[in-house]
Amino acid sequence: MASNTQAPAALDVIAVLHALADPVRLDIVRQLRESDTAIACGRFDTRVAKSTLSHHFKTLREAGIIATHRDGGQALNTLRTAELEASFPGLLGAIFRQAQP
Amino acid sequence: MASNTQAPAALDVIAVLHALADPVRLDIVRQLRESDTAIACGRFDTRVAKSTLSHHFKTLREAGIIATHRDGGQALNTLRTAELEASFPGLLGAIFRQAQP
DNA sequence: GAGCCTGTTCGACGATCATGGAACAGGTGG
DNA sequence: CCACCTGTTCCATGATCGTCGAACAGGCTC
Repeated sequence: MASNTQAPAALDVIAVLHALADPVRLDIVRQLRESDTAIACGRFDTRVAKSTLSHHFKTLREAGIIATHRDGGQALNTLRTAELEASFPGLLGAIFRQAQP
Repeated sequence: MASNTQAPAALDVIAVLHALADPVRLDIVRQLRESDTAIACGRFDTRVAKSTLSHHFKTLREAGIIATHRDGGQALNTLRTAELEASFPGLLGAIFRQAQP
């Protein structure tokens, strides 16, 4: 099944902040934000092992930040922008606005 | 000296998010936000020991989220709203907007 | 100066976490 | 069917973290 651990009923502030407070995970979210299409787990630019990546995806999924849709052999990840904006309007914008110098 | 560990030169996203991703610390920030005056360390409504509180203040200070000004016997804490808004405009607003039902 | 109040520092302990390798499970394609 | 490819699960390990009590350090006030 694709149901590793799916999104919670309501977004928890602590869980969301904790999920974003990691360099690898924040980078995953950044890449998802900068992409206009879903990204497969193996297509992310990271320097961590495959199993570590999978663990980070699980954390992001449990926090309700990303959604994973199984599509045949691969798993496509998308940002749950709508839910995120509904609970914490402008959060991702506030976090990534400082990126560009 | 009042210089326990003071604010960093520039705010680090990871440090800020990590500092906010704790129930006790987030509650401290919330109380500071809802107050219009500085609050002494001992005046916060928490259920943790004094030493634990001090440790949380240190974390918030090192992340650049709060500033502590020594005033005689006590230490007055304030939110570094200006610096926070400069680096991550709307971050605190996004986090606390979901508080009220 | 003797207390007292406020906040920090110092271990210490248990829990959580990030990480990686190996084994495993589905799906795809020869 | 037999290789691949993709992603998850299962330990295990080393690091970080939240928590507390006790000791310590300044500043006030009798």
